[in-house]
Amino acid sequence: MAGLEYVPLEKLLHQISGRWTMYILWILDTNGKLRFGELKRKVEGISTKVLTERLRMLEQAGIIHRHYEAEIPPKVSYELTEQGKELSEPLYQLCELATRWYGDEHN
Amino acid sequence: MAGLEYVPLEKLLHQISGRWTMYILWILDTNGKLRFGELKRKVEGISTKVLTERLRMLEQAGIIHRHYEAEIPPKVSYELTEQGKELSEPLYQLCELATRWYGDEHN
DNA sequence: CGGTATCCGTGTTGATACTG
DNA sequence: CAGTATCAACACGGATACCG
Repeated sequence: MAGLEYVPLEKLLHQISGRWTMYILWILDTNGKLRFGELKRKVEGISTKVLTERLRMLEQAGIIHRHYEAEIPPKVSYELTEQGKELSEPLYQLCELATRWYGDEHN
Repeated sequence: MAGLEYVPLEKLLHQISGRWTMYILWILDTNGKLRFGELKRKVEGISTKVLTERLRMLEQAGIIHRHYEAEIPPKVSYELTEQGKELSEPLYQLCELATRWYGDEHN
C-alpha cells in the first residue's frame, strides 16, 4: 500500500498544513527574523507548547533556521531558510486563490 | 482568538491536506470523471468510509462535483469542478518543489 | 453499486504549571 | 526569555457490519 510518503507532495503538505503552521511561515516571511516571544505575540492565541512543536518540525524540515545565543537572558530567533523561501511563490498563489474563494476580510 | 478560518489559506490547506485527499485530487485530475468504485480501486487501501468522507468534504468545498444517476444499479461519478481545476497549477508547482526536495522515486 | 452506522485506537491540540 | 512537563479533550483514520 501507498503510505504517507507515496507522493512527495503529500509529505510536503503534511509538513506545512496543520493548525498555525502556515500562519507562522507567513509571519516569518513578511517580518523576517523574529525572536520566540515576538513570534508568539504575533501568532495570537497559540500556546508555547504548540509553537515550539511547529518550530521544531519546520526546523527539522529545513524550512526555518533557529539561531541560538547563550546570553542572559537567552536569545533565540527564527527565520526562513533559503529552502523555506522557495515556498513563498507557490504559497502566495495558493493564498491568492484561497482569498478569492473564501474572502479577504482577514488578509 | 483567531480560529481555524483566520487565514483563508489555512482553510484551503485544511481542506486539501489530510491523508488521501491530495491523492484523490491527483487521480481525478489525471483521469477525469470517475465512478465511486473506480476511484476506490485506484486509491488502493482506502476504506469506503474515508473515501466517502473526503468526497463529501471536497464536494462541499466546491472542489469536486458529484453526479448521481438513479439507475439500477445506481451510478455515481465524481470530477473536478472548474474551481477544483484551479488548484492544478499552484499544486503542480508545490509538487515540483516537493519532488526536488524529497526525491522523485515515486513520481 | 454506492454508500451508512458504529465503534474504537491513536494522534493532535491545547491549557496550565513549572524551569534553567 | 525560551522553553519543558503533564494531562485532558477531541478530531481523525480505519475495521467491520449492514442497507436501498
